[in-house]
Amino acid sequence: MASASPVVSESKTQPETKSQKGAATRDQILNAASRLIHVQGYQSTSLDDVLRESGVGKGNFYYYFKSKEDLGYAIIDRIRRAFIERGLGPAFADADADPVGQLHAFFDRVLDSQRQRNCVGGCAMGNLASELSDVHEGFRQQLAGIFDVYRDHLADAIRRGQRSGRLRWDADAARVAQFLVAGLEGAILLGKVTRDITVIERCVEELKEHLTLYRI
Amino acid sequence: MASASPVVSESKTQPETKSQKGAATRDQILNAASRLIHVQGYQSTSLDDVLRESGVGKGNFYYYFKSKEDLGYAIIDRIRRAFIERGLGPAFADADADPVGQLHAFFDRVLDSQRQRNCVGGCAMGNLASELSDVHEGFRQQLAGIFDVYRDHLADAIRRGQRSGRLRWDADAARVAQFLVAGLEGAILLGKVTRDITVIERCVEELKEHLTLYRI
DNA sequence: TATTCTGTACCGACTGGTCAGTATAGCCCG
DNA sequence: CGGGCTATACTGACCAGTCGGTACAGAATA
Repeated sequence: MASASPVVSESKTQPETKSQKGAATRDQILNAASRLIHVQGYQSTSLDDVLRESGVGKGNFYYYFKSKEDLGYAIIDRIRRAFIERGLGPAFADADADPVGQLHAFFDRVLDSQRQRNCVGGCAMGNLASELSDVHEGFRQQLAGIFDVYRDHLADAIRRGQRSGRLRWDADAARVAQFLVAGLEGAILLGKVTRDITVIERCVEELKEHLTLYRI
Repeated sequence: MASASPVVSESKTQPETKSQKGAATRDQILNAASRLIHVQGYQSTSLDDVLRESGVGKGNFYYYFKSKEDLGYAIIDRIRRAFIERGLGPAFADADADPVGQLHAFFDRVLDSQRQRNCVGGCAMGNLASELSDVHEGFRQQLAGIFDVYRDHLADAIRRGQRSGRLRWDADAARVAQFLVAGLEGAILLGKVTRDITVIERCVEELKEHLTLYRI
């Protein structure tokens, strides 16, 4: 929060735990913090909130994390891993599948995840990007890195579509991919503020429509 | 905050001031608060920050606003007015102009405003929507109202385009408009986190490309 | 014209509570 | 018995909001 924040990232993750018990406690903290931060934001989630929710003592917390900032980095790292391993990875794993079909399926999964939460919380990455980009340079860089990966996965799918003759060569894959990410983030944001899943549904339909621009 | 927050809005704006001097002081507070909240967010901007920045004493602040929450409503109201009167209004004022041209010009103005701030701050409405939608029902409703107006202005332009034979009748004006808003909000968010104006530029290009789907 | 009254505008010290972070201890288990 | 782990009391800074009081205008009084 408002700390000077070095340009160089310093997300050293503490003792990294030695025992299983320790790892479990660390995970409890991370779970509680992730849940709280997702709906309240990073700055408004106090350590005491996290401690209460996780049932961990304060001294114990500082055994695993050297500061709240350190916890912040750990959570961003966790979001990154989860998004890549459970979101982007599976969605675009099959290099032989139809990339447009993969994109559609990915959009639908994003939509579904928002439907399950009744639009509450929105996008964890988007929320943090909005809250922290201008007040913490280190966090900003980490988050920007995730969005780069996000766009690159989509761009790769589009390029595969081009190589397999399903998408036009004159489409700028990186540009289109960037736009798809923006459209999804914006859609989730609008869903969150209106609390209306149909808003996201319509945006996803329109996003699919957009892809027809480049379909052969 | 995190206050219970009534479902019914209650943005009664205090004594509404009696003298010009009083109005000026109120404006100073609003100006300082708007600036700070735009980059720090609502929750992280303390009253003391606002007081320091505006040079107004604490007792004086509470003469014009009954709480920080009341200030929040006043600022959202101000954003709404400014956006309609200086953003949407002028951009779509001429009912005889080409709606697609108006939309392009509007996108360019959004892009330009972000360029001027070097992508710092992002979209004031989007930021507040992201930060507050899940923690303050009253704020959420006010913000959702602004986004409704936003979409409606764009949808009206699209419908004019349909009536004047420039856009296809099978386009769902409200849906396309909603998507355009989402695309812009997402683009601004990505620009903010990457601090790269070209990200927004590319999204705007792609948004214009999207409109060709419905062009006749 | 001098005096008092009234309401707007303003001030900064203070309160109770919360914040991140620290100090210091003791437990449990190999 | 030593190191991994946990607990609690504490510190000082900061938070929103309150309070008693002041400065000063114009109108009323006399």
